[in-house]
Amino acid sequence: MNQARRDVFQAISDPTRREIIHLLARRTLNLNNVADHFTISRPAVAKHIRILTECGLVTVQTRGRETFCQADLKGLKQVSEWANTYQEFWNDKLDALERFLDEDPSDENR
Amino acid sequence: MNQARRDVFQAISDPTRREIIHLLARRTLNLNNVADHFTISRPAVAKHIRILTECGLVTVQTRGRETFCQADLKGLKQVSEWANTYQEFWNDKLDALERFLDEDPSDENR
DNA sequence: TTTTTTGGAAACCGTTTGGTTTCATTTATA
DNA sequence: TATAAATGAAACCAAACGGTTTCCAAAAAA
Repeated sequence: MNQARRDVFQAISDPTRREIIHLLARRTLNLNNVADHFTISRPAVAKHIRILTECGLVTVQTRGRETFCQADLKGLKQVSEWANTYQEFWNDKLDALERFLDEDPSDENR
Repeated sequence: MNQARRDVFQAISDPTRREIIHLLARRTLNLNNVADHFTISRPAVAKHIRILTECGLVTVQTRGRETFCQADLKGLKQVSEWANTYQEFWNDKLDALERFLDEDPSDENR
C-alpha cells in the first residue's frame, strides 16, 4: 500500500474510496469525520485516503492535531475522457458531428 | 477470479485490460490475436478477458476452435457518468453554487 | 496538570490479483 | 491419419489489497 505513483483508475476501483470521494466533494473533513461515515476502522480509512492522495485526488492539510482532507478531483477528467472515447458504444445515433458536440457536458439522458 | 457480478470500475482498473478494451473496440479478435499484442502469456490474457466478460464489457463467441472476443462497452457509460458528477472540479464554467445544488443528499451511513 | 482527542505507524492476517507453467482437449490442416 | 493450432483448466506463486489491533505522540480541553 505504498505505491509511489498511483494510478487514478486503480484509486477509484474501490467502492469505499469512491464514497470517500463523494463525501469530500461536498466539503473538507478531518480524518475522524470521514471515518465516522463507515463501519471500517479509522486506520483503514486512513489508508484509503493515502491512496487517494497518492494519485492527487485528495490533498491533506494538517492543522493542530487534525488532518483535513480535501477533494481535488481534476484527475477524474482523465477517467471521463477515457470512457467517452467509447461513447459510440452507448450512443446509438452517432455521426462524427454529434459525437464532437457531445464533448460538451449537456448529457441529460436517464 | 470467479466473482459472479464484477464491478466495471474494478475491471478497468488494470492497464492491460484497458489496452484490451482499446484493441477490441476497433475490431473483434480471437484470443491468440489479442495475446499477440502483449508480452504476458496467453493464459494471463485469457484471465483478463474473462474479467471483462464478467462485467459485460466483452462478449465471447466460440466458432470452431477459436474464441472471438468482442467489445460491448455500454457499461462504460456508468463510468463516464460517475466521473462527470465531479466535472466542476475541472470545468471552470460550473461554479460552486451549481455544485451545491446538484448534490444528492442521500448518502448518510455506510 | 491530567485527560481526552486526533491520528500516525507498525505488525499482522486472510484473500485477491496478476502472473506463470504444464497438461489435456478440440478443431483444422498437411 | 498424423500433426499443428487454439484454447480451457488446473496448480502454483509472490505481491498487493483491504482490513484489523495495538501502541505511541502530539495537541487540545478539563
